Amino acid sequence: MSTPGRGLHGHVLDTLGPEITAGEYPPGSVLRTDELAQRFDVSRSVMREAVRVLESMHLVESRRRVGVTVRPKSEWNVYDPQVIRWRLAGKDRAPQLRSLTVLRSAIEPVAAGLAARHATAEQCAELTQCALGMVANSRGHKLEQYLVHDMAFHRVILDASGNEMFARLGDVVAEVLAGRTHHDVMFEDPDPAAVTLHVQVAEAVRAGDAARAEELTREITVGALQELDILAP
Amino acid sequence: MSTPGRGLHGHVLDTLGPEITAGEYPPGSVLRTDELAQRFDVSRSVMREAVRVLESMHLVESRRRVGVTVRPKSEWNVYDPQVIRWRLAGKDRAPQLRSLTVLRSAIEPVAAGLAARHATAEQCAELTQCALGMVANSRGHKLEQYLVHDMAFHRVILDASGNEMFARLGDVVAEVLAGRTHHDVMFEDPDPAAVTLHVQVAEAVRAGDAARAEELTREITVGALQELDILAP
DNA sequence: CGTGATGAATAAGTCTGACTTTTTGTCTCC
DNA sequence: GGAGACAAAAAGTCAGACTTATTCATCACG
Repeated sequence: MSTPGRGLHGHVLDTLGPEITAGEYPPGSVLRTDELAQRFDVSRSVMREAVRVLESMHLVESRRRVGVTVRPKSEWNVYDPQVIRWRLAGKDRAPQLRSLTVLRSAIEPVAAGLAARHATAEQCAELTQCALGMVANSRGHKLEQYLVHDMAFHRVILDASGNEMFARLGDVVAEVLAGRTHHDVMFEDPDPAAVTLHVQVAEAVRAGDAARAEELTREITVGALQELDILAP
Repeated sequence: MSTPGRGLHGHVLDTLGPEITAGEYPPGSVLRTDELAQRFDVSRSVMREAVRVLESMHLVESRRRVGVTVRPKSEWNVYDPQVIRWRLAGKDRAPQLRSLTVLRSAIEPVAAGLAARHATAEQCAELTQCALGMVANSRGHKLEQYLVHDMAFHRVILDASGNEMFARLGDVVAEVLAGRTHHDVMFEDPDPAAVTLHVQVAEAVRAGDAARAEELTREITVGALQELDILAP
């Protein structure tokens, strides 16, 4: 996605990263730099750079005389967008989607409340635009177009919150929404109630009604959680 | 902190990382690998590994014929524990502490609610232990001991939530609490009301009362926010 | 027997230098 | 003034030699 062909070490990461995050090597497994270099047909220097990146994600640990050992999942930098993408593409896609949706349910209502206080006029306009776009594409199997506006809507909310930690979750939320549309859930048109809620959130933010924006957004995320529960109770 | 002496490239990161996150190089600044290698007196290979790590944190971008360009703050991986540590040690320590506290106020109440549902008997016991430890050290300038139990308390809550995304914020919250004790705020003994709240949260979790655990934790985080507001309104 | 020191094997870490590739800026030439 | 060719610059890649820390096994000593 982001920058596919950023060098040989990137290509190595594109296959080794998903393998590790998919759990193909149990925690404590030992990889050797030389072997990996051979396997991917790259020089040791390139392989070392790739290992350094995996190490900075806390996926592996490199120790002298031992090798490159895979760390337990509990130590991974699970907020790293790259790690999130790898995991969403792999086997624990479902549990990952669940935990991210729970994260959303905690973050987004608070973010919406802050947005109601801090959003600029421009952001309010953009928000309304997005909500209208969702309404316009809520019927007639226009899921792709709907998704575009849905992702934009939540990104604006997170940005407008004025909190950088929230803002940086825009990509994650977008990924979750995209995953929902393209996979498990959402076979038909989106829930009309959810669409209405988005419009109301946009209104509340414009009106500066923090409590209402927060509560409405909470309803949206509760709905998202219920969708998952229906699928896998 | 974590692993200080993990090689030459680590030493380079220890000084270059903080420099970048402190904003010493404005976005778009260009660094050259060779110059950096000279400056830190390391070989190009070591320098390249360090750059790869910075690149994986989205602090810089390396492009041929151009050099290593510093990315704008809005693109940094601000959830990377290393980045958080660098920023907390640097100039935007105060705003960073604010945004992290807001993050806490969103996450922790939800985490406490989940903990009330999912916590094991062992975790409940540990939680009570921590709360008692806080009570025991809440008077008489035992701030350090108080802090230890406070950090442990919140870590248990996040772990017991059963959500890996929440669990991985344990280190961050610990860092925020430590920062609060060792710097700006907290000159005297902790607020007795806050101590009581912690005890009550432990009780609510043990009783499986999710709504109460959530609400009580919300009061705790609101208190933390107010502390910051008093200091810098 | 256990225990601690010695030493050899191993794999990561480091350095150097040569070469390749991509990109950019410039300089023509029309 | 624009299009295309050319040259320079910096990252990217590779191969090989060397260094260093760590582990494990062996052996001597209590």
